Amino acid sequence: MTSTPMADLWPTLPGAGTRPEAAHRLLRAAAESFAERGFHATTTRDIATAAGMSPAALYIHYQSKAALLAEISQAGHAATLTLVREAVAGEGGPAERMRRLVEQFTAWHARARTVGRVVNYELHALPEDAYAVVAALRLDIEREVSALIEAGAAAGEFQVSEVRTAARAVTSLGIDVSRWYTDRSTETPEELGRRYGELVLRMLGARL
Amino acid sequence: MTSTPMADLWPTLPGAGTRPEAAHRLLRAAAESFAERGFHATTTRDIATAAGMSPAALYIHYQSKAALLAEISQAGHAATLTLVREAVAGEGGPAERMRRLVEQFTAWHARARTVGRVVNYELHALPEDAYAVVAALRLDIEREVSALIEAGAAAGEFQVSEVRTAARAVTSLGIDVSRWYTDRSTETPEELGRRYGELVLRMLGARL
DNA sequence: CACCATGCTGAGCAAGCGCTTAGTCAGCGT
DNA sequence: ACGCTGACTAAGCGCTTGCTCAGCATGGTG
Repeated sequence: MTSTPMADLWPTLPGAGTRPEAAHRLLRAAAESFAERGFHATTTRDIATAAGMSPAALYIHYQSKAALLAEISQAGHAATLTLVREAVAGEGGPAERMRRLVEQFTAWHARARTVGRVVNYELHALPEDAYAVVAALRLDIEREVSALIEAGAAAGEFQVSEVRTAARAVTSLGIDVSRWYTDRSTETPEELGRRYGELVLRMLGARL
Repeated sequence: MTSTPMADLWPTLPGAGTRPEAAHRLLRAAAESFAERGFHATTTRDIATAAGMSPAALYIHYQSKAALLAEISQAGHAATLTLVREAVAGEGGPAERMRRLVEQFTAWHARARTVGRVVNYELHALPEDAYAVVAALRLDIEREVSALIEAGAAAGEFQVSEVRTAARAVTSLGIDVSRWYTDRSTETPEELGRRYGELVLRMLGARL
């Protein structure tokens, strides 16, 4: 095999190819382990061994274990926000955009479930300054989704009584995919995205 | 104040009143801490101190830190399954039952978000035997939801193309509430439940 | 009164943690 | 040949962890 199945779990993140290969190996090993066992249950020895180095080598590339988490979380959030913005800024009316947003958002959380878990379920382990950055990105994501629902409601394409609640439901569905989706899931990320897109449009009262 | 706000976070679990008061205090302290920081970031000293005892006292009531987690997780899952079964076995057609199920399921995950987080996000920290018990309960919950959707589809009340995917979406929405709901949320658990009930019925293609 | 079970504490142990240090070594410009 | 650099390791430091244990106060029972 030319590439392990694990390689697919790590999404194309901004600047992924620009850093030294050893640092990138550490990032991937850390993401795998954080996703599977959680940040606090992962030891620096786990990460270093999985990356094929001694524990001390980790500190040449990263200041601390928490710095690895911060890097993964910030890159993952940035990638998600970009994905959302591209869907919202695309062609078509609100319903068409929303369908594309949910398809992409859902498929990303299935495909990159490893990073997705770290992004969504290890927030509490982030150092305060990294958390501030990430919280801002999360707010931006929520705002993009809310704005799109509002636009759809204004255009008469959606019927929603509470925009914030509807937005929560939409993002919730996608985020939770990274919790339950596994290798053994029979649906491909793209299939799941299409089905969730359908469900969300109905949920928002769009005429199909 | 006669009762702290924390008291409301701990739901009425089976056998809650039957155990010694000190053990119950430990359970609550553990649930709070596991929910906020995660199992591995919580120390036995944290739990004991929050329960007003020395670390050694913990081991009079529980065999280990993991035994506390197992107890919380099993009780939480059992309570959820009971809630689901009661909604499914209630009066009315599939749509009416589904509405009740989502209302209760959602409200529980908002009200008991502390236990809900432990139940849904600390599964990986469970000892193997406790995990087996809990996994069986989770399967039962999923089956109840799937069966109800199937009944609704057969009765012509729902239009769903993939029952499993629809069931996933329904439970996902409820589970994820325990991740994002906080004290500062403006909606009450009951309000949220009603709104989510509405959204889910539309998602399932029910004529309203 | 003695007796002992119960619920608890203070002190502390072995193991494992994040991280540091001193030193090795291949590669490279001069 | 030389000194320098950047990536790496073996060893281990200081500290925290989950958990244990000897002993103490309390209160019901003979």
